[in-house]
Amino acid sequence: MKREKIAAILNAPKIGEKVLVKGWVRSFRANRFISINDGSTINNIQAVVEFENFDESLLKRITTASSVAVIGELVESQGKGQAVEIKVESVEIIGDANPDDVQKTVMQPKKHSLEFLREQAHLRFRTNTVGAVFRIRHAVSYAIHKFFNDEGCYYLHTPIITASDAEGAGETFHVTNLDMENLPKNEEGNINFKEDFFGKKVNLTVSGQLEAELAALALGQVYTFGPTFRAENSNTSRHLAEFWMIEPEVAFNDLKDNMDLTERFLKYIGKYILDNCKDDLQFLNDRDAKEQQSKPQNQRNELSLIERIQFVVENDFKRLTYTEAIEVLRNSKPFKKKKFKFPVEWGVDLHSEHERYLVEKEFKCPVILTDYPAEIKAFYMRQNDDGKTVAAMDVLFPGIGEIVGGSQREERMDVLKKKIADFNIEEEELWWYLDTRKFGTVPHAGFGLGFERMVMFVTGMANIRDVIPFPRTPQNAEF
RNA sequence: UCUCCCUUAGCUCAGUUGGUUAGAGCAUCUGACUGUUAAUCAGAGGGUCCAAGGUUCGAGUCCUUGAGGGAGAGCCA
Repeated sequence: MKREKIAAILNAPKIGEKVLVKGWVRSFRANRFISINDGSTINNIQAVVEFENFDESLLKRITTASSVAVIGELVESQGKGQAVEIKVESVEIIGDANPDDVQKTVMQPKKHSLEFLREQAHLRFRTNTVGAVFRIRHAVSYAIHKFFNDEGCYYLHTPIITASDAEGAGETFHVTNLDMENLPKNEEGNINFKEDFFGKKVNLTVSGQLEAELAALALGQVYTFGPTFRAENSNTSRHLAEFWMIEPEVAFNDLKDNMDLTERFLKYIGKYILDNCKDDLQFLNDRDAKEQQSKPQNQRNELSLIERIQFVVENDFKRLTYTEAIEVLRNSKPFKKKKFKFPVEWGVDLHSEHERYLVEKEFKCPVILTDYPAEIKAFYMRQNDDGKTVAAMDVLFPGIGEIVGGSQREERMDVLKKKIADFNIEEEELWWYLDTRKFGTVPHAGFGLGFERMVMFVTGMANIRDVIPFPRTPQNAEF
């Protein structure tokens, strides 16, 4: 007999048919009702056993977390909590679960803190919340590939091991197979990387952007979607040492095209999740609502999770330049009352408190800030005609902060070479990058999206560690 | 890396001014019941009070240091 997924049965119940279901027991109530989940949906199916007709020793083994195979007729439920249920003809225990051991895990049938769940990352997939999060994480991932495929972008695999850290995006993890106990030294007494596997010092990638640019200047439009590694000692709910990043790069696009692409992209993901993850989203929505209730009134979100996603899908993002943002901030109440801890004047980078004010208080919608001072942005961003600013953009989301960072790239060889010199980068290291400006250079633009931050937004999770299966953070690489 | 907060039963937490044998809810176990919805009722078991040191007649409670976790900041996606 062929196993049927619970999602399929619940979506289109065929009353009267005999079905085989395999899954894990969530609860066994009144010695009669087995709640079974197989991961295909957040919903359980209820299997009803006439305990009078079954061996007591078999029923004893139907415990929370055990795995079972159940065969029976699909019937309309007599109870109220569900439309259909399985009238059990046979039960097979596939794998036992000792209740005394289960009691110590996140699978015991009760409410747990997310911190406790995190300590059992290997088992937390069995919970409703984490299960919903990872089904949605998959859907976001799929939506991204679908969006770019429909846009005509090619999925490009940029290297994970690279010698390039010229972007200065962050501290890198070194990759070596040298004997750490006995490092080879050169004549100056430094480590001799010529003896290392690649014959040079290499690290895990902090960004695939520079490589993506090379491909975009031939294939027209590409995107990367891969792991990214930063060895920064960041201890926040928004940072990981290993995270996933999406970096589209499009030839002939200017900054405005780039903003349009970003906005279309983010709205597409939101809409896809609203349309395709209803049950999981509803569960997380209700969970979020309860969470909001326990917070003090002034920290509560005015909108529910679903409303927040709808808002992003339906409303235009607010676009303004860095210079305009400085003006808005200098005219704001907190600035006049000296509530900001960091100074607000043209030329300084904006801090969290400023970004949050703009997004959460002033405009109350996603904000795209553009045209930042050249000094506070990376070397590859295109210099504007004013000579002071570059064609950069940051997309700020309520509650998440910076979710996208991007720019139009500097395509003019002379300007780019000068910037590289100004930033004290060795020109020889980037010869391959500069070559693209030598042979038919064109304007182009792209951006980077923090995948986990997007998943946080559509699931309502407040800590980034709860939206990646096995989080890597300072002092933590368990599992 | 900095600031603040937390660490007591399997989990979530209470524990008064430093004072007898450290409590509750849920979970687990045993029994009863059986169309339940995180079933219900009765009972039972379950503690290195994060670690080390100190103050004190006496420390879960006060002090010091350390470890782990959380929130915020910096950095960023």
